[in-house]
Amino acid sequence: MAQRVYIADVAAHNGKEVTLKAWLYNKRSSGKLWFLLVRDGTGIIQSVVFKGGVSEETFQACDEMTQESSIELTGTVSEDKRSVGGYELQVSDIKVLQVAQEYPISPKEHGTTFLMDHRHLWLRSSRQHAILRVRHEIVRACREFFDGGGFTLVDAPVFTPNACEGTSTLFDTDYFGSTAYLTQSGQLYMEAGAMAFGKVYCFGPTFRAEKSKTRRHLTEFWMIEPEVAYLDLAGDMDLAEEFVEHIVKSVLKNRSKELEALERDPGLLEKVIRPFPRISYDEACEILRKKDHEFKYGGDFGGTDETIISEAFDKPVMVHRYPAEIKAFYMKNDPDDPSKALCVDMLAPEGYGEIIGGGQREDDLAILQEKIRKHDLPMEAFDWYLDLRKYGSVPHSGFGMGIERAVAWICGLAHVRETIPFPRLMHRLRP
RNA sequence: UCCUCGGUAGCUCAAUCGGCAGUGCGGGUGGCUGUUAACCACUAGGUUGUAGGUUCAAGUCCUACCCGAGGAGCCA
Repeated sequence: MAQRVYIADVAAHNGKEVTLKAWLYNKRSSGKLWFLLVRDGTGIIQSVVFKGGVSEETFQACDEMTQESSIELTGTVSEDKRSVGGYELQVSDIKVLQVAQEYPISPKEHGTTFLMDHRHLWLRSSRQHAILRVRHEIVRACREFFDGGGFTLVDAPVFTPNACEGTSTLFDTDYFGSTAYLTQSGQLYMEAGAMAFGKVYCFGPTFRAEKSKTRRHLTEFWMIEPEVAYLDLAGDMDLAEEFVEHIVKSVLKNRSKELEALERDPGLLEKVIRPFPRISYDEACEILRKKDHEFKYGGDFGGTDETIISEAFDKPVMVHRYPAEIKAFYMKNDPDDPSKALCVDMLAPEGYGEIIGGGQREDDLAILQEKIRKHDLPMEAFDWYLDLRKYGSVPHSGFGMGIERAVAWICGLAHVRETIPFPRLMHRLRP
């Protein structure tokens, strides 16, 4: 009985007889022989079937096999330069588990809508494999960074009782007769975690009901959010740049084949080395002004503004100290200029926009209460949050990074929808 | 919510001034002993998003609606 191996490992079995459990990716015939391209999730290999080298039934079966038919192939691994992977399988026997029905995704071109409708099948394509393996590496590297840095994983709830930044962007659900919202950030809970453990992070899905239709938006996306006690804004920026550098280095080291498959120039990613430029909001506005770009001072940056600012640098840029007015209530004001907030956004290069948002939190009880009032938020909803400022309040900071935007940037993709296995968009809830 | 563009065979797209509904891929049949999204020959496949209107004649022009894509705002 031949040993069952995965396609990724065939090189170690050169000259030996093995069995592959796979699916048919594509096939070509040339009279008395068949070339079967098969995949098993770990790779693709060309298998050669000669008439006379197999039984009459097996040779006939090659003719009847359709794309994505499930098959077990037994044969000898041989090194061959004519084959794309450098190795091929000289087939001696094939067991067909199922002849697949006519498969909708052909090796030729398709439109995005069609492919998204068949996302459950599209995942079998090599390009999607490359993207999702980079995503996996990014997630692994994120966890590695925090786990190795003394952080404790303190995951935040998905159901939340109240809106902390207005209800228009929240999904609501019936929760035994009252309303629960799907979380749009775990941050407030991370602040509680930081006061308990010092350094914490959470990683999970978050939800935004914004009616956004752009290449950078999903209604459900994954965010990793660290929060650290006794950390100021400068320390927060140190942490963010060390974190992003680690992720990019990990992908370059462990997923170079995938980047190559995606035709992503690694040279651009190799420039992502600390320190990253740090500019204030005012300095960012100056960049926009020098480029003769129309922008109203005091407002938040739009997608185009972010692109222009990030194009001034060849690595991620951190923009800090935005006007306090346009930032959330929990941001601490800059003691040197109370009109500014101690916050930071990290903008990815090449126009990929904001991948990180964070900053130092307001730690004074009275000021925080005043801000909640100013933002017209219900004080009673924040009773537990205000407790954190009553019992040993300390300066603390944190940030959140959207995984999908980071994947889109590192892979060089035009849209975030391919960075998550089953994207949720304003007009897409299926499959 | 607003702006722009689009909807024709399973898929990808054509169809000139309003004048016979077409190609490539995929499917089917046949051929080929080294193919690389193989190739060659033949073949089947259509309520042109929906409803109405103009016209001798509508995929094409007009009106309304539905669906989708890109962008704005907002955000990670």
